[in-house]
Amino acid sequence: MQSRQYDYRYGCSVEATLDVIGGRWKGVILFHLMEGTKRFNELQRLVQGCTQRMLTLQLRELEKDGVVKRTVYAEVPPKVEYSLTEFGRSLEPILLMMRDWGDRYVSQLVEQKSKVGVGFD
Amino acid sequence: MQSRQYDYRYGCSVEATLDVIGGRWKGVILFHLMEGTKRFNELQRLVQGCTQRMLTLQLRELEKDGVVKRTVYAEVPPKVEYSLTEFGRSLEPILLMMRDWGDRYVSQLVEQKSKVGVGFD
DNA sequence: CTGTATCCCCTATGATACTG
DNA sequence: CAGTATCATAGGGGATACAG
Repeated sequence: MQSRQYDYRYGCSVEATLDVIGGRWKGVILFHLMEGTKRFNELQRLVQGCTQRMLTLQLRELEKDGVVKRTVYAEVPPKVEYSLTEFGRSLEPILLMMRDWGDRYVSQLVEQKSKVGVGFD
Repeated sequence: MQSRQYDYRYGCSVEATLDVIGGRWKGVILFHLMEGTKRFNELQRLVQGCTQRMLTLQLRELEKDGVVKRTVYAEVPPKVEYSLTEFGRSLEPILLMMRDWGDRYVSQLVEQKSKVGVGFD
C-alpha cells in the first residue's frame, strides 16, 4: 500500500490512514517504535520475517509520510536511529486499539478451530 | 492484503488487524457499513473508485474474516444486504479514530503544499 | 440486481549478493 | 552497521464481458 500522490482526493479519510499504516510491515514497525527510538538492526530483530530491503523501504515511506524520523550519526560504523515524529505519536491510540482487537481476533480463530462448524453472527 | 492462514503465528497482533482491515477498499467499506445495512449497489455508489469485482472480492474476505454478514433474499431481482457482524462492530472505535487521523493527515498534506520546504519533525 | 469469468498488468514483496 | 543493487515472482487489482 504505497501512499498515493499528495493531491489525491481520498473518498474517505479512513483510506488516507490506511495508506500510511497499511503496508505489509508498517503497523508492526510503528508499534515497536512506540516503545522508543530504535536502531535499524534492532528493528530488524523485532520485525520478524521482514527482510532488510523491505525494512528499508517501509521506513522510507513512513518517513516520507511524516510519521517516522530518521537520524543519522556521523560515525563509523554507521549508526541510524528511527523514532516516531510527534505526528507519528498521534497514531499510538490507534495502534494500541489495533493490537487489542488483533488479540481478540486471533483468539477467535483459535476458538473457531476447536469448535468446527460454529460460524460468526 | 489477503488474510493469511488461520494457523499463521502473527509476530504482533497489529499485523492480524491489518490483515483484516488493510485491504485496498476494506476500510472504506467497513466505514460505510457502520452507518447501517447496505445493499450491494449502495456500497458500489459509496465506495468511489472500487470496481464491481473488487467490491465482491473484498466483501467476501470481510465475510470470511467474520466482520461482515451477507444476507441473501430469495427475490427476483436479487437482493443482497451487507452489515457488520457484532464482532465487526467492535472495529467501530478503530475506524472512527482512523477517520479522524486521516482528516488530520490530509490537512497536513494541504498545509505542506502551501509552505514548501517545511518538513516534519 | 448481484454477481462470475477472463485476460492482463503492474507493483509490492521476496531472495540474494554486494558496499561505504 | 546500514543500507543498495538486481533479479524474480505472486497476486492484488483493473477492464471488460457475460450470466442467473
